[in-house]
Amino acid sequence: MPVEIISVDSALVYRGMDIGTAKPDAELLAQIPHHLIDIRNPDQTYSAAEFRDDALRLVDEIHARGRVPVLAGGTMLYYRACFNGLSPLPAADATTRQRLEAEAAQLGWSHMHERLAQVDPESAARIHPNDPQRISRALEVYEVSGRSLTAWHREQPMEPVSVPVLKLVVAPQQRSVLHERIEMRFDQMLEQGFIEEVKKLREDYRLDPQMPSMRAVGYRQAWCHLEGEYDQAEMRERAVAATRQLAKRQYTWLRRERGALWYDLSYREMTQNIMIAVRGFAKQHQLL
RNA sequence: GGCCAGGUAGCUCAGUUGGUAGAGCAGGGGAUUGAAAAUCCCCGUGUCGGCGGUUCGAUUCCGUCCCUGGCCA
Repeated sequence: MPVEIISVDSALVYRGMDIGTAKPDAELLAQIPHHLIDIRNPDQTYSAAEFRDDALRLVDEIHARGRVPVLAGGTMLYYRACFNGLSPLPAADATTRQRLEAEAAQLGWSHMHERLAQVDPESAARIHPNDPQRISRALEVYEVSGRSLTAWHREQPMEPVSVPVLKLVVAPQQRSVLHERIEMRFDQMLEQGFIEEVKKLREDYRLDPQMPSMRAVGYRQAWCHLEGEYDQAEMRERAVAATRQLAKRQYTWLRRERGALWYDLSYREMTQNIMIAVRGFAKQHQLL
């Protein structure tokens, strides 16, 4: 079929993170064009907004080649950014984030939450005092732009993808089946040399456990294991549990009727991936 | 076989000077606007190992049996 795949996956973007992300192997990557894989080093960052821009551009490019874009992956915020658009907001600012982090270490996040309530009471009411990541982001937006996050949200959102889309979820309907597969898959990763992969990443890059890449499921637990926090058996248990929890959160995104985002979702019991295809193409090939 | 320490939620354990019990983890549900595989919120009835005894009342005290670990033989 004349398709090109756009990866919707916040972990596949990283070079060198192959085993632990279950990245498609070289053979498959050569067989079908894939996009947004291996586009960052593990000491770099990527974001939902960058994804939206990249994905919309790629959809146009692939159409221009007379082919059909297939978005596949499980980073649900990226789909939302793509299909619902995003408010225009100032980009992440590493310097400001570091400063806010340092201040919070001194004063505590509840103090930071109170500070947010001064400049943006609506966001403070919405964001839980225990949620440092969102408190930090809201303060960051205010400090770098002089406008509150709430004010920015009132702006017209950046437009979403305009083509019609066929949405498919292919996942085990039975949770116990999913849990078995998750456990089996992590053991396979260990056999394939996952720990060696993480060791090599630590040698090749100046990484720290706060980086998004090293907070990914499995990598975070392997990191702690290599730091001597716990043995391999415990790492395995924790990594498998973290994967189950991730899968549960992905189901939560899908179950809620978030506006029109997933209104025409249909389930298939085939693979573990989530797949989005353009409607016209699906009809043409009798997929539905 | 004897002595000691245990047996409480799926797991690891706390606790009840006698009034039928609660943490962490796991699990479930939810939120989600440039870190999202992230970050956060909510959810705890279980023959307190079995049987008997004392007691108004036993998971708690006593007896006995079973199981696990350690030491001794």
